[in-house]
Amino acid sequence: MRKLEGQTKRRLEAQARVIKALAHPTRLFLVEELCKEERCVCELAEMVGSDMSTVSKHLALLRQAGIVKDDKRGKKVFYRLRMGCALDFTSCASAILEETSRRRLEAIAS
Amino acid sequence: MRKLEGQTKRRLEAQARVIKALAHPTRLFLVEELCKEERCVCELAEMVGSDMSTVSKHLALLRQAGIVKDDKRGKKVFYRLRMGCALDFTSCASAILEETSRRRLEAIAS
DNA sequence: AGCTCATTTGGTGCTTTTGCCAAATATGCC
DNA sequence: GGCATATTTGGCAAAAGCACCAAATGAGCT
Repeated sequence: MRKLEGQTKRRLEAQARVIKALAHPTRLFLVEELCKEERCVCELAEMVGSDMSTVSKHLALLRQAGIVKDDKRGKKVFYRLRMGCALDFTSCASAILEETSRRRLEAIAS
Repeated sequence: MRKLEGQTKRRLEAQARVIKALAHPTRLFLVEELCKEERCVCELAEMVGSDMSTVSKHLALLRQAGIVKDDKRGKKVFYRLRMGCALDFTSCASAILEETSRRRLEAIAS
């Protein structure tokens, strides 16, 4: 019987850290936007509608998780997606949500 | 310029709830195990090595997110994965982790 | 009913996360 | 240098997450 310990535990902790980095609506929004094109922090802050320091911290978190990279040019810092597969998370989450709502409708109908 | 509000915001909040449900090493372990075969709570609690109440709460969280389903039979409650695609999360997380460690090695080498 | 096993629920303390503010840092321009 | 803009960092309070314990619920058995 497999147990949650040793190497398995360490691997899952590392994976959970990456997944946790995406487990926030603002950070999902940032990932979706940065997938299209690079953006500087002040642009992103305006889109998100939060304090720039807040958005900066979200971006730092995504960077530490290896999901985005930053590029300082002049006064500005531009962020972009490092790995496109980060969007797979959202598509899988969508699939689960759709399946859930489908089941809800069936439950009501029956 | 797209903003984080209205329908977009609600969609991302829903997605983040699903992703957050997977953002914990214990819950990733449960998903991996339940992908192979159904298990009852006491088996899973032994594998995880935590209090059964703790594991039960993790499972309830996964159920609320639509990731697992439960099936009461006799005294026991068996859980199983509802959607196999939940494993896509872990493979994507792995890809990001591998890419990150690859970059670290390159940085050391240069 | 009384007993036992399996599970869930409620409560508590502790840690982490989050968002804002203010202060610090960095860059370009005059 | 002095100033304005862009970003990060540190601090703080509110909120959420987590793990354990104890109590409650439920199902089968005698």
